[in-house]
Amino acid sequence: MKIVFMGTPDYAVKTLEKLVESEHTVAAVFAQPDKPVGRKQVLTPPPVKVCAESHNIPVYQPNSVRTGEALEIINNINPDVIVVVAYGKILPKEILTAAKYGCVNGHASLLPKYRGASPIQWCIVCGETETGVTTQLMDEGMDTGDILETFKVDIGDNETAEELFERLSDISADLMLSTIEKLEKGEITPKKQEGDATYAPIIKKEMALLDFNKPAKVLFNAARGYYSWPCAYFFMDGKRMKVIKAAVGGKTSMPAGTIVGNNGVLSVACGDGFALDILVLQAEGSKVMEAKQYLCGKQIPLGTVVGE
RNA sequence: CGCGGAGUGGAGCAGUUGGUAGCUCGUCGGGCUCAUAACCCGAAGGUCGUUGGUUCAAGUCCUUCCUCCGCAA
Repeated sequence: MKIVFMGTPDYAVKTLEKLVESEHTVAAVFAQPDKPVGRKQVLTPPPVKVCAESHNIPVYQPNSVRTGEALEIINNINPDVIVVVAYGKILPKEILTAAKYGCVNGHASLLPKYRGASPIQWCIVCGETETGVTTQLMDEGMDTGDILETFKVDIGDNETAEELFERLSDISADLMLSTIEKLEKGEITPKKQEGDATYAPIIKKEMALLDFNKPAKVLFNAARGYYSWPCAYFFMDGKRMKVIKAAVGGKTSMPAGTIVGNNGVLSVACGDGFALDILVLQAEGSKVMEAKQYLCGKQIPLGTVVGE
């Protein structure tokens, strides 16, 4: 199979590498344009580009895929299939139909649940106990294409989005290889998506602001789901405090937002009468540290109210 | 030069208008206790990131450089 690959972040690199190592040919790679990154705002190439270049595969980074230029490039290559993993752009119909087998997308959820940009974070934030990856034959909608293959996985009780990313990117790579090979052999019949669709919109930093009026379990899931970006956080003394690792603690009768524990862990009362035990945190301008260390340097009296 | 915070005994921090360094935890020794991660007493441990300077005297002021981090992306 001659493949055109479209993807941008780390998550997609595993799939690209798998395809490159396979008997198939990755003829070209599309990735988002380089973006300024870090404190110095250094223009940095996306991981997929770096990977592609290391394999001497031509890389294209159009600002838009709707100008016809992208289509022309693809038509010149005349691929058998276009593989899309976390590319970050909506593809026009002309591209969706430009390859013999169409565009196959690897999506990190069990469609039709969690369609959209951030399925991994959302399924943890929402407290799901299982998720998976899906390969779909893309159509013009947002993750509404017919399903080719799925692979289900359990989510660990304490698993973070970062860890799940890592796991699913491997699984997704294997599934994608399997899917395109079965497609080629005609062993797959695309199936319409069944069940109620839910959406996983792109994560904004403000979403990760903790509201202690919510149940401790919800905040615990937020801490896992928003790690390692943007990280669940709240404000204390006007300073942003990131919650790196937390757990659901014991019962309390104090009002939500009250510090109810400062011995070894920082416990905050939540809306459902349970506390959120903050185990690892990062104060503004400071390093990540265990709550115990933080509490050595900064004594926080019980009864303090946080999260204004 | 995008904005800002920080580099002080093993860890996390404090240190006021410059005058030989404190706190919490940990470590070590001892004590109390049926016992303990609890409590009490005591001890060890710091060229205060680096360079140069001002001063009778600098962690504390000015200067060079290095490193770390938050925001922003």
